[in-house]
Amino acid sequence: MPSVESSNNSIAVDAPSEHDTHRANAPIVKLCPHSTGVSCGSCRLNELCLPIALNEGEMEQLDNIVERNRPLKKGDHLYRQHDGFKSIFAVRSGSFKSYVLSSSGAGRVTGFYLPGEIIGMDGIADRTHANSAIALEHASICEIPFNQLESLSLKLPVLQHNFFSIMGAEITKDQKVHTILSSYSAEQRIASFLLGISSRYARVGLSPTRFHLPMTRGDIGEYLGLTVETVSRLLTALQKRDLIEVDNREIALVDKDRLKEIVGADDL
Amino acid sequence: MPSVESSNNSIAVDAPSEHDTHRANAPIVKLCPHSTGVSCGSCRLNELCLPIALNEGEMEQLDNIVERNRPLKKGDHLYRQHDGFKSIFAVRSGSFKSYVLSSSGAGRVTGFYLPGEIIGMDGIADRTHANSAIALEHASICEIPFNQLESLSLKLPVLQHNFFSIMGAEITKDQKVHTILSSYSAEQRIASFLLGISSRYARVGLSPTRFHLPMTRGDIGEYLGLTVETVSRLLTALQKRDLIEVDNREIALVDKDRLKEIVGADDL
DNA sequence: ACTAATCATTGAGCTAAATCAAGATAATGA
DNA sequence: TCATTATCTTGATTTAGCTCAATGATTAGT
Repeated sequence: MPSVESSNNSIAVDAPSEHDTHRANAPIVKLCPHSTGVSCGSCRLNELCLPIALNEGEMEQLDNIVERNRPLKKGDHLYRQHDGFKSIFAVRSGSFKSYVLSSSGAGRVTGFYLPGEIIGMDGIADRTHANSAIALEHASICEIPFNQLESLSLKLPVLQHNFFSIMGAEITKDQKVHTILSSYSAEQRIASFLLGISSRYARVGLSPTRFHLPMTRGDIGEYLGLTVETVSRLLTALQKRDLIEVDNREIALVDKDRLKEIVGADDL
Repeated sequence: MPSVESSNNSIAVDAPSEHDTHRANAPIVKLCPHSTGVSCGSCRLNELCLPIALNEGEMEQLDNIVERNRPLKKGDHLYRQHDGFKSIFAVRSGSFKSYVLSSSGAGRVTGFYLPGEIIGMDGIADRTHANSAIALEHASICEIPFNQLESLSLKLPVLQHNFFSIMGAEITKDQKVHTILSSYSAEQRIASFLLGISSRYARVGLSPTRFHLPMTRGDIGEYLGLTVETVSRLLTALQKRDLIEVDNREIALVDKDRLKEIVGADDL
């Protein structure tokens, strides 16, 4: 397999952990060096995550409520639809998809979550998760018990502000997806999707032009409201036009400008 | 004739209104809440809005930051895309749509907002509104300056909790829309839309079976990713099957159960 | 009240993407 | 390792919803 540089999977791998707060049910897997750290203060994602702009003392208080080291294997569920809501989660490494099971059997993917992103906010409103969330690859997360986050947010204005912003960003993102689904052609959806993944990887310091897709074509199709076949055909077509290179799940964005033209400028 | 608005129209007259458009950053004539007879405490929507479960003293503090009496005429903008974000708004009467202008000219409706609902959260994340919001009919709103809401939320745990819940509900709702747009047929979308409007009216004490649609067929189409023609055809078709009655924008849901069957059970 | 403009309906045909079908490739596990 | 399953690709065909077009109904402005 041609290695598309150090993509997603390699970043952020788990914590070295002197004082491991391993929980009883926490899986095995030994943690690699350098990492996202055992504390928010030493996590390389902290400028993209809940702790933005917290001072040292504040970050320590946040650290105290964060539960780390709950690595998940591919296919493990982080939570399931209808589960009681207790926590939100920050993706530390790996990736997740959220999905709902339609009554007609087929699952529908509602989101993908990459390192530095927050998953689980679908349970805040009615204290029950509206989606299931499943690891697309080996992954680790920080669990943030919501009640404690609320309490701490009362004491730390910056934390409250950050969390409002994170939720606001989720709302804005969902509305953008709404626009994509309600008005873009299949080709525009795919181009937009690739550019979106690209900038989300860029955000955590990974290459915006060469990356690994952790999800299947089927997942992408469900997310974008297309069939697997259409996704596959369009990736092939974009490659033939030299806009991208595709090697199974390794993607290279060869001509980002023309991809942006396809989606029509004002996309993410 | 059942109509969306009604209710709080008793409250005060207009701001000076030399200009038709009340922009978010336009000067506001703030009247003392008690002189208008309207305060959160006396608002019939207060159990559905920000003040849920606030005690008297807390509600008074909220009242002090809420700016009321900004009636808008049909077609007035509440804010425009790219406007600086200052406030969120609670719809008191009337209704709004939010939309974005695509580079390709056509506007895309991203949401409808009915009495008791909060509009403007699309600006929280990056302090700039991602959408425009326009009144679909004569409407009045409560403006809640966001910075003050944040400050007050630090002091009133229940208020903070409520606002987290409201944002969470928006996220959950957007994800449901995602599912609708990515996997429902045109007929399912229309049925689901009608049921959604129905329960939103029911929430504020209006009839869930007979109501007025404040938006055009075109708006509905943009929102649902369908053309005007398809929306029109499907409403006619549902009427022919005796599931609904349509008289221009007056809708009666005749057979809610079969509408639910169409969308496949687990819808709103 | 009258005119213009917007909104809604209906029909006929077209097309983008779905469906159906068949293989090829890659991942997983005994 | 090989066998099994999951994923991906490509082709042929169908179809749901779009586009184009024309007309009627409402609403808004003077």
